[in-house]
Amino acid sequence: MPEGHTLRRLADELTAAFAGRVLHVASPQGRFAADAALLDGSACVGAESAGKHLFVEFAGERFVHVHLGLIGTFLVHGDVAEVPAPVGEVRLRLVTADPGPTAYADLRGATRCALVTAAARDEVLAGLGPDPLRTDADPERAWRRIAASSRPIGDLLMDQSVISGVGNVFRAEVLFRHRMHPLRPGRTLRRRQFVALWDDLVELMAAGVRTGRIDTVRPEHTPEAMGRPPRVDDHGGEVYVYRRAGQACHVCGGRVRTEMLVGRNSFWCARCQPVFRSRAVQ
DNA sequence: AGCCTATGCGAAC
DNA sequence: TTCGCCTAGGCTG
Repeated sequence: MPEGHTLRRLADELTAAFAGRVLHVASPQGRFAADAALLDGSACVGAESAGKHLFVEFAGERFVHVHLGLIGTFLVHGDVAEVPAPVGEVRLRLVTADPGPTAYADLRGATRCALVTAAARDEVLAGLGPDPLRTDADPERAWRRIAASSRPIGDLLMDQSVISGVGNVFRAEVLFRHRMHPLRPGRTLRRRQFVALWDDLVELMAAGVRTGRIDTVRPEHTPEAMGRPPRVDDHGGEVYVYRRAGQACHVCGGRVRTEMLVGRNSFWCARCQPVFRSRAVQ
C-alpha cells in the first residue's frame, strides 16, 4: 500500500518483469479499454516512480500514468506457469506476449490510470517536491517552502509539492523520531532540524524499499529488545505512534494521541512531542 | 458473510 | 466539506 517506497518497489518489479518485452495490454474492467487497445502489442521500456506516482513506459514515448490512491493495488506476477482469468475489477492487465518467461500484472482500484505523453509526465514531475528516495533530490527546495510557511509541519510533510512520497505513516513516525509536534509551524524549524528530518526520511524510506514494510523503531525499541509482542496488522512494520492511539508510548509510556490534521488521522505522543513554544515569548 | 477502516487525492457539492 | 474509488486485511458474529 502506497507511500513512496511502495511505488518504487512496484516500479522495480514492473521493470524486472516487463522491460524489453512485448506486452498484451488490456482493460478487462473496461475503463481503460480504448487506451489499452492503442498500447496492445507494444514493447515496454520499463517503469519508474516519482513520489507516489508511477509511469510505465512503452515504445514511442508513451506512458501509462498510475496513481494508486488509497485503495489501489498493482500486483505483479513474474514467471508464472499460466495466466489466470481476471478476478474483480481489473482496470489494467499487462501480460508478456513474446518468447520468454510469462509474467502478468493486474491494476485495481487506482485513482488514476491514463495514457500520457512525455510532456505530460514531465509536468507531473515538475509539480512534485523532492523525493527522499531519489539520489538527485534537492532538499533545499523543500526547506525553502517549509521555512517560509506558517502551516503546520505535519501538513507540509504530506504536501506532495513540498516533499513527495511521504504519506501518513512516515509523517507520524518521522515527527515522533525527532520529538516534533505535528502542529509546529514550518517557519519555526531550524535548518538543522529540517536537515535531520530529511536525512531520516531518506534512510527510513530506503529501508522501506528494501523490506516492503515501514519499520521506524530504533533497535532499543523493537519487540525483542522490549520484550513486547510484535505489532500485528495489515502493515506489519514496527512503529512508534502510527495507529497506536490510546496505547502506551514505547519510549515514555504515555498515551499516544490522535487528531485529524489535513483530513487525515495524525498520531503523536504528547510527552515526547511537546507543543512548540516560540523563543520570543519565553 | 458482512462490516469497518485505511499508507491518497481529485472532483463534486 | 464530502464523496468516490470499489481493494483487502482485520474484526465481529
